[in-house]
Amino acid sequence: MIYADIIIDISHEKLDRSFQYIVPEELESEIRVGMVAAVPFGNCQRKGYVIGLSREPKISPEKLKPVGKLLSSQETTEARLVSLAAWMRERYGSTMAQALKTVLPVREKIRAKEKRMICLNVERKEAEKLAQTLESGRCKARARLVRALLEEGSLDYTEAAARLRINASVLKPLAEKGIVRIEQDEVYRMSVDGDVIPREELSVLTPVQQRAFEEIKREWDRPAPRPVLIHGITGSGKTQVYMKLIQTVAEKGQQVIVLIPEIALTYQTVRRFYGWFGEKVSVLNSRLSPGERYDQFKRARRGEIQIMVGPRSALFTPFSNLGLIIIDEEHEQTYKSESSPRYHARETAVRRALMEGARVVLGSATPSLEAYTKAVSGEYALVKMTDRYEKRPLPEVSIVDLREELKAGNRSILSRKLKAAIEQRLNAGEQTMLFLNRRGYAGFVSCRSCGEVLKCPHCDVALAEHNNGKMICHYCGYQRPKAEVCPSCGSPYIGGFKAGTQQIEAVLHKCFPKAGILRMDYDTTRTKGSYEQILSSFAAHEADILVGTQMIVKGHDFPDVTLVGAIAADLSLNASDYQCAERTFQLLTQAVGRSGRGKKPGEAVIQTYHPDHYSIQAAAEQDYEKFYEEEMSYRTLLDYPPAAHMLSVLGSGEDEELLEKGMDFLRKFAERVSPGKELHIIGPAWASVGKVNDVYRKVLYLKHSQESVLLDIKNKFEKYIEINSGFRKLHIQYDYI
DNA sequence: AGCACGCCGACT
DNA sequence: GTCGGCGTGCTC
Repeated sequence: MIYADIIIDISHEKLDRSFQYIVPEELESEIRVGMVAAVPFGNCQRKGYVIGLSREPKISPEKLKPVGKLLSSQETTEARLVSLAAWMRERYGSTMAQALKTVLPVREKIRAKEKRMICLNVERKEAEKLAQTLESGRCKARARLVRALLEEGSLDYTEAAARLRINASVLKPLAEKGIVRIEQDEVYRMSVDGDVIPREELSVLTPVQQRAFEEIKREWDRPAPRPVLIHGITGSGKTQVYMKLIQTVAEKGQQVIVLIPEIALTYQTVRRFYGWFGEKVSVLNSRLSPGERYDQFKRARRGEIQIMVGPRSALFTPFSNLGLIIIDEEHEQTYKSESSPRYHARETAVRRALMEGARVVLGSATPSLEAYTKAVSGEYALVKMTDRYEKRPLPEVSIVDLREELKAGNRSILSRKLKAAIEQRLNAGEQTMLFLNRRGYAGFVSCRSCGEVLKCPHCDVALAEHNNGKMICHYCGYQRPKAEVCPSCGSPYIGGFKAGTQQIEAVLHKCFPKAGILRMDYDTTRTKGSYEQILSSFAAHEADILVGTQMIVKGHDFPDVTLVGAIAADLSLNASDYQCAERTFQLLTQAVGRSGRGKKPGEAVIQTYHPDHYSIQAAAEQDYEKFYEEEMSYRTLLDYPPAAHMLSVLGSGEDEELLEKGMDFLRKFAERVSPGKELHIIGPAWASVGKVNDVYRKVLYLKHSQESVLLDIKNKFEKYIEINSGFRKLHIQYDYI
């Protein structure tokens, strides 16, 4: 006898578990993981996803009901996406429902939520009378609902349920009596924008691009093509190669997914894609509502579009004949999901491609250590593009030691060298970009007498000081007025220290009063379109200097920019994780690469307190291999990924003591499960943000050279936690690196 | 999510 | 006692 584990819909968290069904004999040969089946549930028929098959019943077999009918075949797109979800569940340790929600176009969940409204179905006078009778009687819940409806006209179903503590047994009788009605809006969202963009021909590839293109084609002709990593230096024109590849695949009638970092999803990119591929392309961006995204996915499924461009989540576009997945700027952090399942788009893309017989092309000027290691080992094919477009030279980079500046009596944020260089650009009518890896005005505020740092009372993070005189927590949004005296010792000497983009802007205004200055950071790009507006204004040479956080570093060609300045390269170097050197190198290399992309040669100035650090040196020389060697030897020495595998276990809960106990338990459990198997355990320690919204967070890290050992431990953890009631009030999340 | 079940206060 | 509202817990 075969039993099937089935998830009923994915509509509600409460049904976030599987139910077992008997597979009737005639379906035994047909049923597969990923299929959709009709099953009896309670006293109605429901749709369910088959997520596992086994020969063992989990509960007494008399209670099990049989699977009704299979609604999909193995070949459907949906079934393949469900199998992908099953893989993600296993690989990233999430629940199956979470994985399914990530992978399947959200239909039931989001749409139902937005659609269902409760409205009054009777005259106001009548409702008023009714409310009074209900209030005087004992129908308190009904009275609450009618009162709220009188005040607000109509209510969102889920919101009302939560706020007024209303449930179906309150609503249903009222609906049957015709006092209220539930409206289902069949609103269809239009999302294709109006302006017509003229078609463009793909430009002819340069010899370097042509060679890369042919190398990739050669890999594709092999019996089992590997994922290809294009390592192309900044300005080598990787995009042209992607376009040619997309064209080749699209001509065969196959579909293409192009992932780009969210930050690069600007109007410019969108325009270019529409220009080249016209109606066949759809671009997702973060501003689209879930409903709009769903509509785009539906168009993709119906075959109305052939190329999907978008951020991480575009990876799950339900194409039926997927031929190619491209991941641009493969090293970007945004490809790693922050919520469960914490999947990495690169890995998941490789998996999806394997399942569907598609190809994968990754590209970056500064590949992630993970990807490059795989390329070196031969798991990926490596294609190099070592010349800039039209053989333009790389910018000339100088490193300025800020300690020396201070010694020379210069206390300004701008070094003498950088200031002189900006002056020179202004006189020559060329543009400058200055970047700072920090947002907001002045970072944290601390007391200069006792060292106390002002923190959020809920989140255990430093509050950021903003220009409007308020202090804000960037995690939970807590606000308080600016402190005049130190809350700990009462000293009036309290204030922010580090410079932010606003402060740099102020200094620039002072130094160069005639210069046009634009600022771009988290605060100036909140409103819709402001991001594009700033960039296009700068591109049109309406300003001489652009100041910003790392978001100015990405995806834009400004041919008039001949100077890039990194104000404080150390900001990212001083972060407290093992990847900070990699991030610093990537940021600096990308920033430096923005300079001199036009006809005029470029220059870059890096200001730092660590002029000898290899990540800064290598970035200045634009030498990836040098950085890779150094960084890998460091990771190997300390057993950090990708030299070793790491499983992080994040535990959270409102009860601090319970959390500490639980996490200690897990550590001991891990020691017991795999004794002496060269397993390194770090922690449990407080997470970098130890408390968010009054929920405590602790982490445990497990390191091992073999991934399978960690997977095994994770599975054992899951089982242990399921049985052990002490974990009921704790939330455990896993992450592989 | 939907539905049965059972508790609890009010009313013939 | 009984009736109906309303929260709770279960569904393979």
